Amino acid sequence: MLDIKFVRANPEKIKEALEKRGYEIDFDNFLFFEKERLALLRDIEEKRALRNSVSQEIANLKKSKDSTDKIDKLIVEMRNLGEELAISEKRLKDIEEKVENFMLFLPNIPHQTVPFGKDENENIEVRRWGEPPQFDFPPMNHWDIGEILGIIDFERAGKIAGSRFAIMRGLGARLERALINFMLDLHTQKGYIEVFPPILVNKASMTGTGQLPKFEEDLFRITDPEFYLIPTAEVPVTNLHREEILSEDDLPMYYASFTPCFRKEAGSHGKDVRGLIRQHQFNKVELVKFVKPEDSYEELESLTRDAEEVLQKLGLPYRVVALCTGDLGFASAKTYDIEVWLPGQGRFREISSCSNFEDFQARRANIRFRRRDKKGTEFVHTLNGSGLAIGRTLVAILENYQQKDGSVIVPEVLRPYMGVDVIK
RNA sequence: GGAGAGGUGGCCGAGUCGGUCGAAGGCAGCCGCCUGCUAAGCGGUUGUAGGGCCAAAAGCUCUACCCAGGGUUCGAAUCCCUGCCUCUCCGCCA
Repeated sequence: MLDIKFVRANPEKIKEALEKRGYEIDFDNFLFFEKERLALLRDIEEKRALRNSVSQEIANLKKSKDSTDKIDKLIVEMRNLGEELAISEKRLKDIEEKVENFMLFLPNIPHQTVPFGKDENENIEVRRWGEPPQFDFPPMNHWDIGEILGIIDFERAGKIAGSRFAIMRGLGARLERALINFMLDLHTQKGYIEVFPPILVNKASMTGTGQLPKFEEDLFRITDPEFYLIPTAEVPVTNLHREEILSEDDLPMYYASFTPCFRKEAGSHGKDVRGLIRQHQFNKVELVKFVKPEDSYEELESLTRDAEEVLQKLGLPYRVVALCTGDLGFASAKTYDIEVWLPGQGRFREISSCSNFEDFQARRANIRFRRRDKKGTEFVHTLNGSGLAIGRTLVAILENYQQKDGSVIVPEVLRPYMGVDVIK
């Protein structure tokens, strides 16, 4: 959420900034209601102040016991005032709801360093690492490799759950587990605290990180009782400190969290229908940071490097792209995507997304901190990035390390976790 | 799932015949005094958010907040209803 004081003072600036993201937002209604809200608030507070003082007077009069006429008169007056107040309060509540709702649907403002662009085609490549492997045979897709090796079963997954599900089997399942352990070990060695949170969360948590109210259709929801399945560990982990005031000494805080993730993929019919790339359920190790505002862009760089390191250790070629304004996520001020090379597709595919949300999520989730020598509170900055998506990493390994005979070499760093050198 | 108890400020804890309670007291913290050092002692101080005054800061002032949301009342931490959470016992279960 943006700062409402800033929005009402600078609607033109916000409008302009959000146009860069492709949002056309009309502020007139908002400004109108916001003005009324403040006027109404003033009026209500005045009436409440009056009621408070008269009620006090009534209490004092009652003690003296004789001026019952005056008491009755005051009570009648206050009864009437109370009725007026109730009408105004109802009106205020309606307006507050409108204003709040408007604010919840406003996306974050892109950072000055975010390249301008319309869609993902205008993202800027920042750097590349590694060389795509050369094959003296036509490289296969991971779903063919997986099927031949008997380590991924899409067909039975379709039977027991439906499309966009997969079953990992034998060394495939072990590879999944090896990747989880490898990534968690790597990140926790660097100071990230491992957390394993609930993967069913409430509405407030989803609102805190920005999935709700705008992206309800992307989420799996259960009723009775009401919960949402997390689309990423970002949600529970960022909400760890919702409604908290941290001390400056606690910052920065780094978390690493492995969780399953669930997404409806409602808008992507026909996209990546085969293979592991786009699943309703997938595993991911997520990195989440809580930092002081002045450090957050430096922290975004180091967060991205920490995610890249996973690929480097696995020997998987990748590139880093800076998302342009038109491709930026709703809550993000700046995002780097890391794209891994997939020989089966002959292209780079997203495997991590590292974002600085500045105070956008902190304001929604009310996550603040207090500086040692200053009074008052400030919002923290939150960041997160995949480190990495497990399923897509597994895909990249199968495709990059495939051999002519159909076997797959296990990257060096995974061998202690796998117990074998080759999957065949 | 059944029965019961409870949710108060950073922490502990008082406060139910509704009023002077943003909330006693203690602890912790901060500032000062005192003290050979430490401890003890003494005085003061310490929540969050929003509005108004102010060019702004400081400051002053008002409003709201005693789990959340409704209700009763001139007035609610205190009474009523609903929800959430915690604890105890029984049952069930990985």
